[in-house]
This record gives sequence, structure tokens and C-alpha cells, in this order.
Amino acid sequence: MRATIRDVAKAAGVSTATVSRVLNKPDMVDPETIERVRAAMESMAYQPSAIARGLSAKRSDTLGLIVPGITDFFFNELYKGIDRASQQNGMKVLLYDSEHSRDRALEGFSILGGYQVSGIIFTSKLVTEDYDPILQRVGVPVVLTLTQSEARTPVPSFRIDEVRAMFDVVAYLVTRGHQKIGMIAGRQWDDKTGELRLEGYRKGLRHFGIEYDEKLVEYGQYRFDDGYQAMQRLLEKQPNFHMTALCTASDEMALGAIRCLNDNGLHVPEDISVVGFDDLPLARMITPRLTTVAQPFAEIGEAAVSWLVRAVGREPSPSEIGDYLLPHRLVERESVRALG
Amino acid sequence: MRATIRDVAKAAGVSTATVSRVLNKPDMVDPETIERVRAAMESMAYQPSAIARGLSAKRSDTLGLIVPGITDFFFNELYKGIDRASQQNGMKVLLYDSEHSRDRALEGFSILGGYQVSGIIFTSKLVTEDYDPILQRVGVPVVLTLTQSEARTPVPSFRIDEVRAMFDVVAYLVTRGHQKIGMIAGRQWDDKTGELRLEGYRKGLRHFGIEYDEKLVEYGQYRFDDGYQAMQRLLEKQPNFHMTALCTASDEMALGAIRCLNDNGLHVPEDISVVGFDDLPLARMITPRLTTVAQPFAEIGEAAVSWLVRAVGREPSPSEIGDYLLPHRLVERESVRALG
DNA sequence: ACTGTTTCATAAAACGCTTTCAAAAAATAC
DNA sequence: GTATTTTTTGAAAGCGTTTTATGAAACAGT
Repeated sequence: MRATIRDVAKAAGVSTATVSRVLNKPDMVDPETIERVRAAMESMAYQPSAIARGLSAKRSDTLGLIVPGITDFFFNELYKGIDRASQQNGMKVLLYDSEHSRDRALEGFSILGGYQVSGIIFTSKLVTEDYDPILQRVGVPVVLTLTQSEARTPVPSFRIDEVRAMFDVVAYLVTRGHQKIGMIAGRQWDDKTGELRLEGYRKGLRHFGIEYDEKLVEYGQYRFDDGYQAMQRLLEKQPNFHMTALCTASDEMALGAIRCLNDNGLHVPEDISVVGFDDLPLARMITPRLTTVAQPFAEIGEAAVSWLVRAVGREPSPSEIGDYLLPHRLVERESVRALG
Repeated sequence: MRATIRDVAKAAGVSTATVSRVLNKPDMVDPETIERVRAAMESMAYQPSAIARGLSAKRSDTLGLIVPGITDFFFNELYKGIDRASQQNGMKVLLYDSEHSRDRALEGFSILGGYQVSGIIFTSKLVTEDYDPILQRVGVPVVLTLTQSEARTPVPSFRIDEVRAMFDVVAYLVTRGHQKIGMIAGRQWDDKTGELRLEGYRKGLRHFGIEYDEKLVEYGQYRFDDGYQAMQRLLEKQPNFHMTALCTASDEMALGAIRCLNDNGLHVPEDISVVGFDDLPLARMITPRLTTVAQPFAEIGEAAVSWLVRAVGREPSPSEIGDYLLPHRLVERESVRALG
């Protein structure tokens, strides 16, 4: 049997209220008493029940995290930031994998609600209007990371400037002498991110007076196999291959594309330059080291947690609810060749 | 305000006990009443408080997972298995990152205990005798995955036969004509796994009458940079390079070694063959595709959860507490060249 | 009609904590 | 010294469930 607060109280010769106070607001209790209570706790290895505390105090010091898929390669970095910041604020994190399903995501809000989480971090899927009812009802602050909202309920989002990031990639490529620049873009039913990156690509081309050629663009859902297949289609669309550089909407797809190119006897960056997106840890591990856009995943996670911690228990002012764009960075490595 | 069980009871014209029963043991209540209660729940979007339930029932339907580091590449696959199995059993998972620190790991047990978890999955770090006190005290079943125990408290472990796996690698290499086989092994203060894999390597060599040469062996702590540096040392130790194949204790270190070789103008598998260990998702993504030992991470996670679910609430018989060795598999890809 | 069983539902007591309210004790003011 | 404020403590209510007695109601069997 675990020791309860009553056991500690009895051992220290005080009431449970006092024990509770030395735990939560020690400045309200006599230093000498604190000492006695602490000793009692120590001696019986007392660990307060987070559950009971949660029930009583109506806050659980727990944050809920909803991710679309635990196996997404960016998850680890994002979680690292969230975990770090949570810890600093004395919070635990409850993880929920929505498995890329809208229904499971919705369910996630309910379930996390059942755990009395103090706030919820929702990741990576566009939040559409049909989230409104649940968003209204959930009763705790919600923040978005790596995505944004189209719902009417105002929700802050933490991400990078996708358009600008992809624009930067194109600019970088053009500077290195590339003109025939293709793209493997992201696209799925609830994906705004994909759109934005594509927009950045088009904007880049336009800015440098390059015409948009849809034969140079294919789509995938961010995973390795999608990248591989998209590259395959790109290759088939133009037998006389003349693309000199390729942007992608994710490092994983970049990897897929590179694998596909290799399988077709093409080399990176000799035959074609490739730029990734994300800067996953593995980007610097592969050969050639991948030039890519670094998303500050950990920082995004930390920022989201900080916001949540600040927002819990009070109504955040409208000015606090907006899009927080964190700085991205183009990491030059070896997968891009300067032309001519 | 969230609706409580009392609200539902009132709306349905029954007592809270009845509502609780339709939730937990519907077979004890009249179908008609169930209907009424269900309707009431529906109408007020009732979500039971997992917290209150946990406090009252003294079980939280939550499993605790302690991992050494969230950014370890194998984490995702393991978690996938754990999450899947947990869900099937109506359990949630609470994650705790010990950050490779023994103290944090110990603390993890306490904290998870505070959340009334029904069981704990401990991962990847050798459990030594100093875990005994906490293991005794924790009061819920504990299982180990990807590691084993030297503590006196009996704890089951789910992993592969490390020795055999590495033996298989050597055998595979020898069959392909390799004789000068090096290894980048794992080793850290609390690492049994590293020892076992090294043992398998030595056993393999012995079996095929190859002499163990310590100049062909270096150590690292499983991460990419460790592999890179170990390879560097290997290269320095023998200027007239004559190793034809290299086993590694992890895919990440294999990647590091390959990067290092590439940086030194050596190619895989033309100049040297490399075998990884783990079969991380990225093993099939890189060029060359990595030949490696597949650990059934997801299955290990599932098995661990199943065991836990079976064990909760009763004293598991001694025969159930042992080492569960799940089958590994050597995945042939492209990083090994057949000699001669 | 009178027991004896089932079946279904309720009232009320936990579960381990926090927190409000009020009182006791100590410190300060006059 | 008493009156007033401040500090420190305790009793008890409550958080939203589950669960244990316990009791009505319904149904047999005689």
C-alpha cells in the first residue's frame, strides 16, 4: 500500500491540510513544521497521487499532445521541445496518436479532456470548421503546431513561414544557376501546409521570371514512398530529362526521390540537385548530406507549451491569439551543385 | 462546465450508480434503462472523468512507459506497438523520458506511480541491483523491453537473442567470403546489450575459425556520431586498411561509419561491406540500402503490453516471469558485397 | 396467498487530495 | 495589560467516479 497524505499527516502530527500546504504553498506554513512534514514524507517514501490531486484541484498539470502519427520522422524533435518545456513548468504530457484520422483526432480531444489536461497541443493537420464544436466545448486552451486553423474558434498556431521558406529554396537554387526546377509537393485532403509550400515555389519562380511548368511538379503525402513514386512519375513525364534541381516538401520525400534517382542511374548532386524540407536529424547522416530547410521543431514545441502555460486558467486576449512564425533556416550541405 | 455523472443521472432519472454501471458492466442493467442513459449521455456530450475514475477504482487504465531518450531512432516503432496494443486493451500510455539518466529513470517510477499507472514498461537500459528498492515498492507489474535485468526482483523481459543475432551476421558475412570482419560495438556503463552483441560477434568468429583481432573492434554508444568517430579510430588504427566487412551494434552507428568511410573516399559496399542492427525505417531509404538485423520493435512492444495487461491485479506466477526472446531476422539489402 | 429467487436500481461510503472557513497562537500596537 | 492584526493550523466539505450493502419489484414454485 502506498502511503497517503493521511499517513504522512499522522506521522508528522499535523493535519492533512498542512501536509498539502507544505506541498503546494510552503510559504504559508511554519518552517519548523515543514521540516517535520518533509521528514515524515521522506521516511515513508510518500509520493502524492497525481490522480487525487487532479480530481480535487481540477487541474492535472498535464498537457495533451495530439499528433497525426507517431512514426512521422519529425515527431521526436517536436516532442523533445514539448517535453523539455513541460518539465520546466512542472507539467506532464499525455500523448495521443490520431493515426491521420480526423475522427480519431476529434476523439482525442474528448479523451484528453477526460484526463483533465490543462491544455492541448494539436499538430500538423489543418484544423477545419468541423472542429469548431469540439473546440468550443473542450474548455481548455488549445494551440496548433506545424499547421494552422480555418475554424472560427480562434486558436494560436506555431509554425514557420512556409511560403517564404520555399521561396528561399528557389532563390537559393536560382543563385546557383538552376532554371529548370521541379518540385515534389505535399498534398492531402486536409493539408494546408502543402499548398503554402507550393505557393512559395511558384512565387519564387515568378520572382525570377521562370515559367511554372506543371510537368515539373508532382505530389505526395510527405512519406518516403510518396517521394519515390512522385519521382518515378516525374521521370516518366519527361523522358528527355532536363530538370536540374528539385525541391521537395519534406526530407522524407527528398530521400525517396534520391533513392528513385539512384535506382535509375542518376546521381545527386552530379546529375540533379535536391533540396529537402524539415532538416530531420538524418539529413546530415546520409550521403550526400542533404541541403534542406530547417524547421525549428523543438523551439516550436517549447513556444507552444509556454503559451499554453501562460494561458491556462484565464481567457487569453485576442492579441495573443495569432500566428507565431518561428524562423526557418536554409541549411547548405551537399545535395545541391552550383551550375556552370 | 463539463457534464458530470450526476447530471447524466438526473437527466435520465436514475442514480449515478446506474450510470456508472451502463459504462462499466452494461449486462447488469435493464436494456431499456441503458437506452435512456445512453441518450442522456449523448445529448450532453458526457465524457467520464478518467481522473475521478482512476481515483475511485484505483486503476487508471494507463500504462507507464519509460524510455531513455525520445530521440532514439527505435522509439517510434516500439511506441507504435505499445500504443496499438494498449488501445486494443482500452489503455492509455503515459510517456516518461529518462534522458539516459539513472536518477531520472528512478524518478520516473515514482512519478508514474503517482499517476496510478497499472503497469510500467521500462526500456533499453540494463536494470541493475540498485533498482531493487523501487521495483519492490512500485506496486504494479513492470516489464522490460530491449534490455534485461540483473536485479533480484524478478521482472520479465522482451527482447531478441542478441548473441544469436550477431552470430548470424558474422555467419552471413563469412558465407559471402569475408574473413577480415570488424565491429563497432556498443558499450556504456549500464549496457548489457552491447556486451551480448559483442559476444555474438566473437562467438561467430570462433565458430568459423577466425581469430579475434581487437584492432578491428571499436566502441560507441549507438548514435550516429559515435559510429562516425569509431570508424575514424578504426581507420587510424590500421593505415593499410584491410578489413572487408564491418558489423555494427546499431543502424545509426552503421550510418555514421558509412559517412565516415565516404568522407575518406571509401565506398560501401564496393570497398567494404557494412551490416547494421535494428532495421530502422531509414535502413531501406538510404543509398546503399542497408543490410541489417531486424528487431521486431512493434511486436516487442505489443508483447510487453499483453503481458502487463494479463498481469495487472494478480501476482504473476514465476513461470511467467522470464526472458521472452522474439525472433529477429537478417534483412539482406545492398550494403554487403559477396567476395571473390 | 406465501416464500424463494432473480433482476434491477438506489443510497451512501469510499478513493486521496485541495481548499474554504474559522479558530488558535503568535506578533504587534496601543 | 488589552485590543488588534498577522501567521499558522485544523475540521470538514467536495472533486467525479466506483462499489458495497441493501432493498424493491418481478417472477416462479408451491
